[in-house]
Amino acid sequence: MATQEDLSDSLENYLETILELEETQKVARAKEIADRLQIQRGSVTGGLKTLSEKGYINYQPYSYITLTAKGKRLARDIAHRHAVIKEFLLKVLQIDPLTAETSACKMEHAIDPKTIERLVCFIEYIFTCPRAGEDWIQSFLNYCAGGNRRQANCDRCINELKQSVTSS
Amino acid sequence: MATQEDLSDSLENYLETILELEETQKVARAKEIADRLQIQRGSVTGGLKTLSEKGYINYQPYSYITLTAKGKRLARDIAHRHAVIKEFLLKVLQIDPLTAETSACKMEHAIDPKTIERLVCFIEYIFTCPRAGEDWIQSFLNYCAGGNRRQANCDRCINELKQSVTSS
DNA sequence: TTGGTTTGTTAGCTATACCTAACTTTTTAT
DNA sequence: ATAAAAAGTTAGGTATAGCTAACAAACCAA
Repeated sequence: MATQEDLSDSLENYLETILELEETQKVARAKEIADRLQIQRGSVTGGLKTLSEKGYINYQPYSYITLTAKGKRLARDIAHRHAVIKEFLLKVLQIDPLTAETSACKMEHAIDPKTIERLVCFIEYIFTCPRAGEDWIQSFLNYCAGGNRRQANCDRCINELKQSVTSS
Repeated sequence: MATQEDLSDSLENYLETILELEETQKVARAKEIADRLQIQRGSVTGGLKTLSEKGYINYQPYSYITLTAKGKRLARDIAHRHAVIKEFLLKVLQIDPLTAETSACKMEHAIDPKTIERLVCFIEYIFTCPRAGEDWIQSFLNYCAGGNRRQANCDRCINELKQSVTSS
């Protein structure tokens, strides 16, 4: 019957992993979940029982695991949060892929749904608005490195921008 | 002697709260920590012992609590993470203050130091670079609401921008 | 100074989430 | 068909982080 509460970070990770496995392997096996989450086989069983009781997975002892409709919905939401955060870290903040992945894994459980959708929109905005875009992000990296904080370059930058916009 | 590991989310919250109390009340009292973290008085004692053992606070039963140098350093780091995330949520993504505060509280434990400093820089960049700035963020909100996704406005926007930059 | 209120601690309980080791079931290979 | 390997489960243990209720210390006020 599922307590109406949300899942713990740990159970969210199980669910996310099960989705990944379903998508690549058709079904999820406990061993694979354990391997991916870097925990022991024995630790997984309890989690699967809980997820099953709460109606997120179809689970029979000694059998394989599949997501219920409810489980798939939530798992996709978690995966979405993960993907959005990672994309922001990678494409906007230009964080290295390993750190981005690790951070996304942790932050996905802490972020609010409204914030995720705002972030989706923000990323889209950056790469759509001519005032921002790839080159603007590139300049951000320079700025970070202590590069051009001077007004001097700004006039030229905006002139070039104007040219490129009016000519497109 | 402090195990060289980091603190749990929970202990980080204690530390952060103690810093806040030190700054406003000179010293921290267990009752206040409990109130702020919305837990019971009795739950706090154990946390204080652990923080004391790990060398983050000066703690004597029945006495008030102060941060050690090490504790103050970490507490400030946590508070810094919190502040940066909140600022990003508020000023850039324009999330409402309540959600921003709540999310920052959770995300502060999940984010990488590198990422925090990159975020600091990003916020600064947005409000320094003439191509972004307040009005650009304002347009972002319109964009979110499904407003001007049309190229039509872009020419005018950049013209105005050029004017305002060259005349300053 | 003494007694009540507030604050802090302790003890014992719960739940989560992991561990290891022993055991069972399933699969696979001969 | 059967035995070994692989995968899954169970039982019992640890640590964290809360809870409540009973008790102890500190503080304040008459």
